[in-house]
Amino acid sequence: MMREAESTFTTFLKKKDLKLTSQRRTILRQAMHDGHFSAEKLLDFCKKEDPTISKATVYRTLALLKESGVLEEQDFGDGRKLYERAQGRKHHDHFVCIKCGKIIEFENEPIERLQDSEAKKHHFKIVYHSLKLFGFCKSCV
Amino acid sequence: MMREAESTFTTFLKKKDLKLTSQRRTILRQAMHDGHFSAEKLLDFCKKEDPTISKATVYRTLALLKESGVLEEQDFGDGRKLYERAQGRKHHDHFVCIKCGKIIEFENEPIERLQDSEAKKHHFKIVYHSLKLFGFCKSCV
DNA sequence: CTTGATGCAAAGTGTTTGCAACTTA
DNA sequence: TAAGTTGCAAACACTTTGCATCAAG
Repeated sequence: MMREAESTFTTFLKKKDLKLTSQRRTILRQAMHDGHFSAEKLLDFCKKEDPTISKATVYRTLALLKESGVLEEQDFGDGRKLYERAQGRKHHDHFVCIKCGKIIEFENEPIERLQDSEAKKHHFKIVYHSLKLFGFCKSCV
Repeated sequence: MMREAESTFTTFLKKKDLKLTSQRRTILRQAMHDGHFSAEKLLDFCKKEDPTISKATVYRTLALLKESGVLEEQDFGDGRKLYERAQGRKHHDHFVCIKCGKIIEFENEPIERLQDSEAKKHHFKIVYHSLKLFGFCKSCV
């Protein structure tokens, strides 16, 4: 999946006449971590590989990774944004534990279908959606 | 519905040994506007009624209105939070037009039921949820 | 060698907080 | 009159931007 993301990103950059720098390579590599991470966390990851990398570059590259479809941005309502790998993964939604903060992913086709038919009723064309179920996870109930 | 919100809020304050000030009265009154508004917008509304009211007080009161259940907070992902009346309204979710910014509300019982059964599968206890469908509205397609 | 990228620090956002003066119950 | 509330400005957390310098193509 590193390969896949790499080629997606490279193609994206080429198409927009942007350059593949060593910093962008580092950030892409570190963005392949599993799970959900913040911009700050990603900066930390990257600094281990290249201590001179800057916050500004991480933010700027994050925008490109998002635009190219390599990463997906998630907003869990606590103010900051989290990112997760999007490449070659099925769409999913999230449970968010309001006690321990754990994030659990799930897929539910029937829900998606109902969303589509609801959209049809309103003559609305869905581009993307976000469904978050907040509450207590198994270990926090 | 002003009456209903007023009594909910008054009761809430009393229970917590908090005081009903003229500023809180103003903010409650202005928070009854229809639709979705930001903290800043609410401050503007309030300033028309009482020009000396401060940003800090609006933010502090907004937290109380949320806690008391008079208002509901919505996060539409553009960084800031919007508020809407919650008193005596049925739960609903939102379409958000990514072109014109229009917000359309909808109710869909079957979706809620599927969420509950999904939660059961994961031994998760849902407290609240947020479903936002982003895309193009009828006039922006 | 041209155009875009980087690091830095400064500037923005939207929201929160410390504090002395002031109101409510 | 005790306890909570206010306005103000400063502090915050996160993100973005201007600019001179640097590197990719």
